Amino acid sequence: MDTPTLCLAALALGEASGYEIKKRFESAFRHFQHAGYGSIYPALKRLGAEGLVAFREEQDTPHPAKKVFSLTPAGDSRLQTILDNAEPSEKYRSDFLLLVFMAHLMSTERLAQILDAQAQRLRAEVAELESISAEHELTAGMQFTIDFGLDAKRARLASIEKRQDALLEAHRAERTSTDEASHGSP
Amino acid sequence: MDTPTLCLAALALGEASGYEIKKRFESAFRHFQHAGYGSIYPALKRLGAEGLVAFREEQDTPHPAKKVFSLTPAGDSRLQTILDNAEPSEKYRSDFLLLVFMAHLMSTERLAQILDAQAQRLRAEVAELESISAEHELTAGMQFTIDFGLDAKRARLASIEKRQDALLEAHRAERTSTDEASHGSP
DNA sequence: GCTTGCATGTAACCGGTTACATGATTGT
DNA sequence: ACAATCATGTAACCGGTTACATGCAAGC
Repeated sequence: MDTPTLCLAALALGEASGYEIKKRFESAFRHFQHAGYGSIYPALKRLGAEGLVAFREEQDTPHPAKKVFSLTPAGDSRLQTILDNAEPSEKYRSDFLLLVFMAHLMSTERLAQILDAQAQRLRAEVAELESISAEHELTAGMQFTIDFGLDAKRARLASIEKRQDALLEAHRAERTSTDEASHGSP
Repeated sequence: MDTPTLCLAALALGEASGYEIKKRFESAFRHFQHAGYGSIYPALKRLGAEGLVAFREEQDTPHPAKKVFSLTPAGDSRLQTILDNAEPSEKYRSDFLLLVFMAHLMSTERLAQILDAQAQRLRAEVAELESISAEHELTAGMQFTIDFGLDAKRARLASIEKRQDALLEAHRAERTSTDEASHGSP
């Protein structure tokens, strides 16, 4: 999904400023979507030009004029159309797996380091998601996204924990057998 | 990882043409990295200019002159440097979860359809990965990437299967309770 | 005869990231 | 004083995707 659509989705949860939209991404959406100011503000501008969002300026705040955006009826029905027709795709890219794929080109220590780093990252992400889960009152759909995310992350963590010893051992074996013929690592 | 790096990695498995590099992505890397011709050929050109790859032209093929690329020593050590210093990051984006997050704005039927589509996609991906796993002889690292991918995909599939009935029921309940006060879906 | 696969490449486009520019307020 | 948070926005840059352009060979 592009940033304009993400903004429509964020605003469907209630009116918000560009800044607050980003905050909203960072709490609720965090583990499956994100956007920076550099794409949010232009998106909001474009959505305004298309009449899909409107804003009111809040002056009682001491800060530079805060623009509080909300969906117009047109924006509402646009979001509805998107929700009704969008295909539920997923995109995954992993430098972690690329590195492991190339494990035969590294030392066993480096491989172990990569596995450890990845496991640690997953542990942190699990902890983070758990805290979100506890914080808010959520719809069934929202709760599902968190539970699903937790299931996925825990499974990947478990996969590493389960397989790492065998991998490291096999890796060491592969390395020593090829090192008999060729040179060691630089 | 950018496409040039991906090409270096692909060529570390043995010399190949641009076309074959893409094929290589599609078999071995498929579930965690990808690149199109529109980025592979320019990448190869740039790598050649930097002296990281070299090519020989194959004339015995009947097709337009096939360029078979291979890593130069410089390319080899560049890849080594990348492998030694790269951080094992992962990127995940899901329109599927965004849709489920917004489930309160759809009918229960639509939500069920989304869940079903996602489950089916995961089943197909699992089957595909399983066939790769059986096909080739792989290093321990390569086998890990497949096993890890399978663990992850199976876990996500199981998560959906486990939670979908409860989700659908809760969703229906939320909908009917709010529909008492507001209008139904269009 | 037609589609699929092999094979290379360019150019326009699009969208997101990064860096920059500004500035008040609140808490330490 | 100083850092962090609130708050908005632009412009350059970068890299990947899409569409296009070309052409032979093999199988159906």
